[in-house]
Amino acid sequence: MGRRTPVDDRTGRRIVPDTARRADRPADRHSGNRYGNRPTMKDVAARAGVGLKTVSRVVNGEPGVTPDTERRVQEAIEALGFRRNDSARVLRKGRTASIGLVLEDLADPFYGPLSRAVEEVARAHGALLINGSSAEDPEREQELVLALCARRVDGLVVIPAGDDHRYLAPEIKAGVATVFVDRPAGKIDADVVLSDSFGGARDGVAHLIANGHRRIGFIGDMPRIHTAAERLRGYRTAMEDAGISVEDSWMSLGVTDPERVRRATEEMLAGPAPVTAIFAGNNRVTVTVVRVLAEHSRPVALVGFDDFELADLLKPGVTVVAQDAAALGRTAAERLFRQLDGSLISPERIELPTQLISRGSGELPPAD
Amino acid sequence: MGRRTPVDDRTGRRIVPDTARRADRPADRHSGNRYGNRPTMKDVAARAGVGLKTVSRVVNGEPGVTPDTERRVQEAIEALGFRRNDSARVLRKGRTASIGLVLEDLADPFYGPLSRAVEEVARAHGALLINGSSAEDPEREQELVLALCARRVDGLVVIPAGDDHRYLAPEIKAGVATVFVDRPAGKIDADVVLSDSFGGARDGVAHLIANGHRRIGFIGDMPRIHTAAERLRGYRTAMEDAGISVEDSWMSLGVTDPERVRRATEEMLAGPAPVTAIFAGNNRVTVTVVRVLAEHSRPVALVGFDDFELADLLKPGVTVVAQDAAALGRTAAERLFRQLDGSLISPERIELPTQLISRGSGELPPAD
DNA sequence: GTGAAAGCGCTAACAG
DNA sequence: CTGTTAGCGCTTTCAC
Repeated sequence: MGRRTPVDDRTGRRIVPDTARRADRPADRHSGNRYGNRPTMKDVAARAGVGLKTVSRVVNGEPGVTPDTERRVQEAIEALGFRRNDSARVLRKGRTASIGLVLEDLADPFYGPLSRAVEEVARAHGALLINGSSAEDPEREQELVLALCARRVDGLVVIPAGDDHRYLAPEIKAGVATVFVDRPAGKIDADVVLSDSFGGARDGVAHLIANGHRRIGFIGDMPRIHTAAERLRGYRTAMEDAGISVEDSWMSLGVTDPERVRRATEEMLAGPAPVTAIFAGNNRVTVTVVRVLAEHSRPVALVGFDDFELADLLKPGVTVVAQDAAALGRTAAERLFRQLDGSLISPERIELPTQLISRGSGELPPAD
Repeated sequence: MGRRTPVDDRTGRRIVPDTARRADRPADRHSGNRYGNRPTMKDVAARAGVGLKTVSRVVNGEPGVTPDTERRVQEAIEALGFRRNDSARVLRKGRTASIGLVLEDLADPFYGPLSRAVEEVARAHGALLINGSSAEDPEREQELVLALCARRVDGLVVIPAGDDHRYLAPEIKAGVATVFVDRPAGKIDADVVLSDSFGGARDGVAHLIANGHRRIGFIGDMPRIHTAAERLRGYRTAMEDAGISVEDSWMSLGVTDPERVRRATEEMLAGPAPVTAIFAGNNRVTVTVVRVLAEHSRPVALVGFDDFELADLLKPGVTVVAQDAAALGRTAAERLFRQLDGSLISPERIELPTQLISRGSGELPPAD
C-alpha cells in the first residue's frame, strides 16, 4: 500500500492538495479509489448521515425516501460532486445501455447519416453508441466486434467487412442482439437490413439501355463485398435482358480508390469501341468517374449507385440510384431494440427499395 | 433464485434447449449470471482444473504460466466461449480504455473525417470511441458528457454546443482528460484545438476585395457559436482594413438550415445595390448559396469557409478557406492521450492554420 | 422508510 | 509457477 492521503473527518473524502494536478495522478494509483479520488455512494452516505442504499434510491429516483432525507442526500451529492459510476452498475445489472456500431469508415459520407440514425434510435432507448471503423478489413472487424462484446454492449449493428461471422455465434447465443446492415452476415443466421442492390443496379443499367446505350461499362467494388457482387449481377441481368453480350473489358471490379477507378475509366473510354455509358457501383466510384469525365471531350452517360450531395448541381446533373442510408440505420437499430425487448423471434432479411433519380447524366444519348 | 437450468457435466456449462431463444431471455434474469449465461473466469478455472488467477494470467497474457497449463486454460476458454467481462475489469482497474467524442452532428460531412481521425488515435492507444451528437443543443451536450463521465471514459473530446462548461470542472479535477475542439470551452480553463477562423475569414474576404468587390455579403451561423463570431470578426476586419463601411443588410447570422440561408442570400441579391460577392461562413451555408446562385442570372462571386467534396467540379469551381478536419481531430486526440500520460502540464490553445484555395468563384469580378 | 449484507466478475496483493 | 483473499462501487435481497 502506498502512502496514505489525508482524509477529511467530516466528509471521509480524501483531501488532495491544490498542487496535486494531473501530473501527480499516477501516484494515486495505490490509494483506495482508482477514479481520481471520486466520491462514491458510500462517501455521500457518510456525509448525508444515511445508509448506502438510501443514496442509491435517491440517485436512481426510486420511491421510499422522505423528502427531507432526499434533500440531505442531494446536498451531499452536490457538495461532493458525486457522479454514479456506471461501470459498477453495469457489473451488477448486466446491461450496459450501450450498443456498438461497426462500419467501414466513418469518414465516408454514406456512413455519417447511417451512424447518426442509429445514434438517434439508441438515444430514444437511453443507450449510448460506441462506434468503430473496420477499414474494410475483416480482421479488424472481428477485433472491434469482440472488443465491444467484452464491454458487454447490449447490441451490435454491424456493416460486415468479412464474410465469415461464425465468431459471433457464442455472443448471439449469450444474448447480444445483433443486426447486420448493408451486407448480409456470412455463415451465420442473423437479422440483416439492406438496400436492393441487385434491383437498383438492374434498373439503373436498364435506364441507360433505354436511352440507347449498348456498350455500357461497370465499375464497382471488390466482388467479395456482397453489395458489389449484387450490383454486378444487376448489371449483367439488365444487359442480358436487353440481349446485349457483355465484354470483359467493360467490367472493372476492385478497390475503389481514385487511382484505380480513374485508370479503369480511362481504359473503358479508350480503344476503337469505347463504352458510351458507365454505371458506377458506389458513391466513391461515381465521384471519381465524374472527375475523369469532366476532362473527357466526348460526352459519356453516367448512372451512379448512391446519391451524394451536389449531384444535382454538376453539369450535367448526375443520375443516381439512391439508397436511404439513414433509413437503413434506423431500421436496423429499431430491429435491434426489438430483439432486446424479446419481441422478435427469428432472424429476418429486410430489403429497402432504391430510387432512380434522373438528373441528366443518365439521359445523355450515345456519342456515336 | 429462479429455476435452475440443466448443466452439462462435462463442460459445466448450462444447457439451453434449442427452443430457448431470445424470447426466453427475460426469464434468465434471475439466474446467477446476468450476461445471458456467459461463462466467467471461475467457470474456465473449474473446467481447466486451475485457479482463478491462472485464468486471469492467461487471458491477459501475463507471464508465469507453464505452456502446458496455458494450453489447458486456452482449451477451456475455447470450449466455453469465454470472453472477459471488461465491465468488471474496468471496475477494478479504474481505466476504461475508452474515450468519448461529443460533436454536433455525425451526419455533417465536416465531422465524419474529424471523428475518424479521433478514432484512429484512440485505436493506436488501444481505446474505443464512444460517439454522441449534441445537435447543437447545450443541454444535450451536457447530458451526453455527463453520461460519458458516468461510464468513466478516460477522456473526452468535445465540440462544444454550449458556452458554459463549468459543469465539467469536477470531472476534470477527478482526472478525466478533456480537450475541446473547433470551439473553445466556456468559463473553464481547458485544452482547445481550433482552426484560425478569424484569420481564414479575413483572408477570404480580403481575397474578394482584391478582386474588386466592395459590396460583400456575409452569411454565417448563430453568433453565439464561437467560430461564427470569429469569422464575422474576420469579415469586419477585412472590410475595415479596406476602408469599406459595412451595411447591416450585408450580414446575416442565424441557423444554417437551407431555408434561412436561401432567404438571406436572395435578400442580399435583391434591391438597388445588391452585393456582388458573398462570403459563406461554413460548408452548409456554402452549399446552399451555391444552389441559389445557380438559379441566379447575374454572376456573383463566392468564397466559402470549409472545403467540401466536388467544390472543384462545380462551374465555376468554389473558392474556399479550407480547414483540415482530420488534423483538428488528430491533434486533439493526441493531446488527450498526452494528458493521460501525465506528460502535459497546463491547458493550451492550439490554432491550426487555414488555407485559401482559389477555384474560380472567388475570382469573379464584380458584376456591375 | 431505511439499512446491512451479499455478491456481480474481475485484478491486486500476497502466500505458498 | 500457482492459488487464495480482498475488494472495486454498485444493486439486490431481506430484515428492521
